[in-house]
Amino acid sequence: MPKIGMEPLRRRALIDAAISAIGERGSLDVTMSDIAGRGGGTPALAHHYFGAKEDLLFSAMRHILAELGRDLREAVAGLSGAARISAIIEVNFSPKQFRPEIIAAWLAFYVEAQRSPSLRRLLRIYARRLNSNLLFALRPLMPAAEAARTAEGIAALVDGLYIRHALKDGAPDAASAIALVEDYLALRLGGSRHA
Amino acid sequence: MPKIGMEPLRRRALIDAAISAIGERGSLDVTMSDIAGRGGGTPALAHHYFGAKEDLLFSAMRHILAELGRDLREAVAGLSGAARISAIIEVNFSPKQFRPEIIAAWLAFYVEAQRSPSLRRLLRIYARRLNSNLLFALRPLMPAAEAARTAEGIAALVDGLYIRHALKDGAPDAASAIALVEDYLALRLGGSRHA
Amino acid sequence: MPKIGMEPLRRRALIDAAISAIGERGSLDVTMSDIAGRGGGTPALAHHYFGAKEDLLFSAMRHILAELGRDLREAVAGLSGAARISAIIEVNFSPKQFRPEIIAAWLAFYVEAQRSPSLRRLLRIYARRLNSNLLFALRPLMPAAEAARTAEGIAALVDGLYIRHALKDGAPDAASAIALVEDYLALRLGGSRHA
Amino acid sequence: MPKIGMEPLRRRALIDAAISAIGERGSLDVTMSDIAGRGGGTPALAHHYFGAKEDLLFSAMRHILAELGRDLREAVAGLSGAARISAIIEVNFSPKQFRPEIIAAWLAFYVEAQRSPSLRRLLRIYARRLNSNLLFALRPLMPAAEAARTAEGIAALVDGLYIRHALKDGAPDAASAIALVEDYLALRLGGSRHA
DNA sequence: AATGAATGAGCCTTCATTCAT
DNA sequence: AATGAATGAAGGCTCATTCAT
Repeated sequence: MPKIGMEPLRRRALIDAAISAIGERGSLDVTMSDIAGRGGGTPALAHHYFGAKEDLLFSAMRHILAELGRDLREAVAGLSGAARISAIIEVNFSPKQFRPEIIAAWLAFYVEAQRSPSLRRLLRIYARRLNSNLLFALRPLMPAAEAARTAEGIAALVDGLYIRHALKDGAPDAASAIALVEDYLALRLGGSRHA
Repeated sequence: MPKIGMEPLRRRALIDAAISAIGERGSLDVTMSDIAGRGGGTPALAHHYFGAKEDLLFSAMRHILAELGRDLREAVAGLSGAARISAIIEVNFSPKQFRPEIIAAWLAFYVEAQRSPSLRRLLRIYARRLNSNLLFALRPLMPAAEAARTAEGIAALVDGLYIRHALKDGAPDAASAIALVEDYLALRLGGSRHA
Repeated sequence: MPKIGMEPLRRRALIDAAISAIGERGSLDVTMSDIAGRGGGTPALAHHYFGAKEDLLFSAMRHILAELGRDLREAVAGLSGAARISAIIEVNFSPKQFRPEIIAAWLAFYVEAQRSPSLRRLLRIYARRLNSNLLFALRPLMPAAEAARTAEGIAALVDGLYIRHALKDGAPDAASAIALVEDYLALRLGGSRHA
Repeated sequence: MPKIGMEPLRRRALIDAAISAIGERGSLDVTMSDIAGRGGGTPALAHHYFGAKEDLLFSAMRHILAELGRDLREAVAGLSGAARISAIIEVNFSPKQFRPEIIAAWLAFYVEAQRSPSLRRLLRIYARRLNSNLLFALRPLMPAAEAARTAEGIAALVDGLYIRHALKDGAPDAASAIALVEDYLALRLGGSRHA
């Protein structure tokens, strides 16, 4: 019995289903049937709402990024300097983000982005925003050139720790991941003082 | 015109073709037809030599790792301490390894490894070997605990820089990648003195 | 033009098509394409309804057995003793069952049953039921041991006549087949009196 | 190192391999590769000696029939009347013939004969010869019409018992099979006396 | 005599997508 | 709004067969 206002609910359910399917399978080659099944619908319904598989996957990635963006905004609100950077780091490894499911989906989208211009654009926008965020907090603490390098280092470390945890069994170890990045930050801050 | 002793040549050609196809497509979902075509054969021939697609892809990954392993061994021969570590870093970003094709294949295999136990095993063996290598060189320079952490940081940075370059257009920038990791190493070495 | 409620119709059409194809070819190695074509569909449709070729073939055999079972039940209703046995014999050689198409399919399934546990189970269930039926009617007419032997003899004769008719051209000769088995029965009945 | 006079040995080895493969698989759809492997050769070699798969299979069936024919001739030599018939029956269920392997191959060839005219011809020739043999022995014992019917009954029983044993697990029970056919014969003989 | 090399043809199966209901 | 029905297209894989050596 079709109800009014079902559209956003359906879309959301399908997106969640897609992320769950991708996370579980560890790659984007999940079937529309599988996704639709998890979302309590049929493949035809998924097409009805998203047009094509590619669009659904794109929406799923956008959803993941949006969630992360929201978490980041909330976490850094009112903070500046080193505290702000620490907050950014912590969000990336928060229980909500640093889950096997999200890690796997993230990685899968990264791979797919090499082929899909729209996905690549999406990921780049996020990367740029993260970079801005880091730079904004780092600039008062060190010279511009070093700030840029530090931002790049932090981002690379975060990505590297994500990919490395994708291969490990069991729950990812957020604490040591955070410690590693914080250490890097501390060295940079300490090092710049002595430079 | 069938000739004798073709097996090693064919196998090599097919492996190269697979890497090339994967690198170009940015993912493992290439067809046997495509691979075989690039390798100058037919899909049936590829099956003849490798049994199944999975085996061919596995062999391709093993080949990439073997090449990297050989390069590493040659690079570190006779070196120790910081020089040894620098050599390891440089090899990872050498023109032969840090190519779009190899970067993309690497990433694709990383993703697939989440599903394929045999691939995961392969990648883990390599990761462990790299870790041993780094630890061996770091141990004389710092306390054991910090050496472990440093090795993990270097490895994460390398992986992170690989994945980040997968999203960039054009030729990857090896120089700045190396600089970033070397910086990290230098900080760790300097920092340990002051700790 | 897809209509609703097609499933039972399609399934039936495909099963009939399978039996027809198998009967014509004289073996189970018919293609899904052939079956689907006869059934007015595509191979994909056949998979949609049956999952896999094996399942379709299994369903076809089950259908043949179900039809035979129904015919048998109707034929023996209310009969007992020799009349019941005669009815059983006649059903096996009735125009509906003793057709080249069905004979060939039967034989093909018999062969396949050596490899397929599920098919073997199916055929065994039928064989056991036929045996029970025969025994039930024979027991009042002769000692238990001889009843068992007679049942086995009748079953073997029926199977033997089926297989022998598979090799003959033209329409199978039901009348003489029935006469042969009835003769055997008469001898057993008469013979037991003199034993 | 190719030797002179290898041809008959190779052919025989390949035929044995074919029978073994067919018997084990329970059907004719064995691969040339499998057969050749068992026979200690390559598929190309099998083609070299037999031309095509069909020819090899045909030769295998002919070999089985020839062996059976030889056994029969030896068994009936010097015998006549009921003893001759008993001998024929016993040969059919002798340890050499009534083996799972041979039973399965026999059945598989029976099925294939529906499609292959040459195989059908082969089997028919054998059937006719068996019939002649039985008739020759039966004629002195009963009227022509009944002799014909008895011969057909015996043949049907034998075939039926073969096919029924194909479905059973474990070693076939020759003793009870022989008893069943002998019983039938005895009934016919006894019955004709009282007719 | 014997085989490694190679392939064309074919089959089962999957899946995104469309369409009528 | 939602779905059962249906399919075209494509892919992995097998295998009998051929050919040069």
